[in-house]
Amino acid sequence: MSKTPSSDPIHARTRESLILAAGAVFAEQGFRAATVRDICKSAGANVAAVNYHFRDKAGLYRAVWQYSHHCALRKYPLQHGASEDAKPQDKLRAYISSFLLRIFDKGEIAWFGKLISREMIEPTPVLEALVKEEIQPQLIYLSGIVRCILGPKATDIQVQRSAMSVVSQCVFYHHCGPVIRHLLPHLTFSKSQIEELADHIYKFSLAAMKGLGK
Amino acid sequence: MSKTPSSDPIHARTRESLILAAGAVFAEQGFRAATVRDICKSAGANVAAVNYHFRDKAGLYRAVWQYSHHCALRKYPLQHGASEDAKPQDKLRAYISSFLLRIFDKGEIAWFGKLISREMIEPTPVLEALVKEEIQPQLIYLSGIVRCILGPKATDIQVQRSAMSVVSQCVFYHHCGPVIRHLLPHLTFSKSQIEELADHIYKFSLAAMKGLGK
Amino acid sequence: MSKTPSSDPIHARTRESLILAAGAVFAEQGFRAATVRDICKSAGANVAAVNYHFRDKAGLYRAVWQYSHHCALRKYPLQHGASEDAKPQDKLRAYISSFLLRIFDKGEIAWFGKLISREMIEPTPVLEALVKEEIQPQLIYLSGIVRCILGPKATDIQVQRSAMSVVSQCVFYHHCGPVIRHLLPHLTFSKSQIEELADHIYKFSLAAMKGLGK
Amino acid sequence: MSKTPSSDPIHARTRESLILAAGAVFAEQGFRAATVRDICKSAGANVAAVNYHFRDKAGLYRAVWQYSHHCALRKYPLQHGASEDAKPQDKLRAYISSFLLRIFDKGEIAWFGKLISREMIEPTPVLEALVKEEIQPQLIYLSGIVRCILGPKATDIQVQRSAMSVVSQCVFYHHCGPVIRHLLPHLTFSKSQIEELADHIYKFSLAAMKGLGK
DNA sequence: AATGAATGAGCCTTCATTCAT
DNA sequence: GATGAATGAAGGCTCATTCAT
Repeated sequence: MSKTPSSDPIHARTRESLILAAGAVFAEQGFRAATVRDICKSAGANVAAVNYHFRDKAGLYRAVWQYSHHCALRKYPLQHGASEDAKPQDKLRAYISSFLLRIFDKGEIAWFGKLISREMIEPTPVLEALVKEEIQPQLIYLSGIVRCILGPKATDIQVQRSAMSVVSQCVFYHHCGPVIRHLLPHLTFSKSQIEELADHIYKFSLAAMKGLGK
Repeated sequence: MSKTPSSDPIHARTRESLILAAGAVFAEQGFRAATVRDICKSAGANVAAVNYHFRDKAGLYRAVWQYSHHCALRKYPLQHGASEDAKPQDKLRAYISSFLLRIFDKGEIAWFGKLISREMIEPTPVLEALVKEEIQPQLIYLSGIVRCILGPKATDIQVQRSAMSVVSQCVFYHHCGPVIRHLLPHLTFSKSQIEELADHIYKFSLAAMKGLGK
Repeated sequence: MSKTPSSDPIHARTRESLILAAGAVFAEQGFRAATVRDICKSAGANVAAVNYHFRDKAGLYRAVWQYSHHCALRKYPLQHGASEDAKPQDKLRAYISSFLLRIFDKGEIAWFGKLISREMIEPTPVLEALVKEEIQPQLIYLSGIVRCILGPKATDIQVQRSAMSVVSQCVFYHHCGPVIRHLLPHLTFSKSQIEELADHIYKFSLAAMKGLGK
Repeated sequence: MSKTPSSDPIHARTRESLILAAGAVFAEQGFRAATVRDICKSAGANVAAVNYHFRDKAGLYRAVWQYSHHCALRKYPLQHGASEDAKPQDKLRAYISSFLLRIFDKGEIAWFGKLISREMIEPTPVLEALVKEEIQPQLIYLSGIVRCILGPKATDIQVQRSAMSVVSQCVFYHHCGPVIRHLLPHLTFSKSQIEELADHIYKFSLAAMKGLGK
């Protein structure tokens, strides 16, 4: 339909490689420190390509975010592999494990974790959408599990805070990476180490909630 | 006795106001994004004053760190107001409370929390010193408490991970501030709210450790 | 065939005018004292143009060197117009004459002489390349001539020192320009004066070498 | 006579150490590249000392020049150790030797050589005086010797040019230092090497002049 | 659709000099 | 007489963006 049918895929290719390159650079250096030139060079594209395809640097960042979010959702769906009718304990275990695996995933999905970390410090408009579409539902899902474990006598606020306690332990090792690397240099976050960590968080949180429920 | 001291403060005034202005700017914008010009303007000083007093933008940053660290330590000493021979539970309670209060302190000490948060994302050479001089000792102190609670049968790694679980809960609300503000807009981190939070973390962690100890 | 070449010069125009302007400024003020802003202004270019085309002030300097070197070589080739099988005396005469003409050339090639003079006082990394690619070969060429004149009994070191004696006389008037202008104000280094000078250096050196050879 | 008799020598001490420090720095880095701060630091004086004692940086330079000139004159008087009634050849030999020794002298007098070299490239008002008071008389003295050697038939201009040829050979190795160091790395300008050099220049020039005289 | 040259604002730093003490 | 703090002008360089092609 277009005059140069070969140009569309080419167009898409530049666009995509720009996103891929930018994902790596933004995750590594942050929005501000990343330079358009670096990204374009690493993508094999022209200096003006970013402005051409995404209007400006911020536009590229948004595109990276969407792409990254999309990838992460596809690889780690909400249910975390636990069946609907599994026991709450098992669901909790699966939730924690899945959370850690996702957050410490290597490759393109790792960007997502790093980008989120950065959003915590310097929020951009992108964060609000993330909270509504991703974090909020996750928290509701987790709260359901926590309520089952805490029992019917627990107040809503107890449920909420306990859920936060669980999440906080999961987030911690990723978010405080630089300090952790100094304090516990042996932690490499290999798959087995992540599993051990998940086990600790699970047992710690389960014991806590059982104790609170009494 | 009266003439000499009058000249000293005058000399120090530029230096000090530079630190104060820089603390605010660095905390708000980060090391990179902050500009020397902004800081100087806000301090009412000449552009070259930073170079004169601190050699570098980085030197000014270091000075802000030291100052901020000094303030925080003075207001919230390591023992957190618990007596040496208090019960481990009470020490834990004091530790958590003090941690939260410090991290959510308003004013100049708030910089400290923000600066640390930024160091997690864009570490500077300052971080290493912070870990050694501040975080490491704190962790050892906390680990002592945790060991008492977990009992003699607990392994070192269990102690370590449990201590991390405690710290992670304290850090979480501050570190994930932007998300928390979206999820729980009612949380304003007033003194009473912080106390309630501390109470939850204390009870949750204590129950967890008692459960693990069995 | 007509459209393409028109765009190339346009692209090269800024680059070239930058080199031309820089040549004049560097020759007059030296690398350090010359300012990028001055050069750009004189070239009618933007301040950032230097960075874009040459990466650096130093890069621009290198480019000026190359250009200047290129011009000088083209106008005054190594053989200095003497045929391969000319008599050594005639080769020596041609060498001296050509040396002086080049060093006292007006216009863009004059930069070359001035830049070299400056390199003697404040050497930059450029000097090393110059020695290897230009001065060394010239000296070898001259040494060949000198050896023929001194005869087979002369030692290598005698050849070397005599070659230096020849070169030193050529260099002197240019290198000590400011003093010469004070001492001998009548010397304007017109073409005929240069030729007279060349004649003296030739005769002086030839007589010296013939005397040494005995 | 002054209230604080002890202040005068102290005053002089600062002034003098400033000159000594500046001599080294100016010789090493040149007038422009040398910084007042560096000089003051190396002299153990206050930053404002230069402006206080010498009005400005240029004033300090003038003072260094005078001092340096004074030292050089005292150590190497015009006659160069040759007796009035020595043979012209011997006078020439002494002149060359003395010239080289002075120019390659280590220590404070080395400044003088370096400063002169720099004046050749970037003349300051100081040069004119030097030419009149120092160089001109030296040249006249040398010309007298040269005339004796060349004989009565030589024209004034021949004498002048031959004198220049002698001087140029002496000056060359010092002035083109950086190139020489690349080309003849074995030349360290030790006393014996300087003597050998002097010998060559003497023999080369003498042979030349004897040849010209015929 | 895509490019490479060009731009202008702005950043950190340096430096000789001045000023209050 | 002498100092240390402070200044303002300027310099090299970077960067996101625009523009002509």
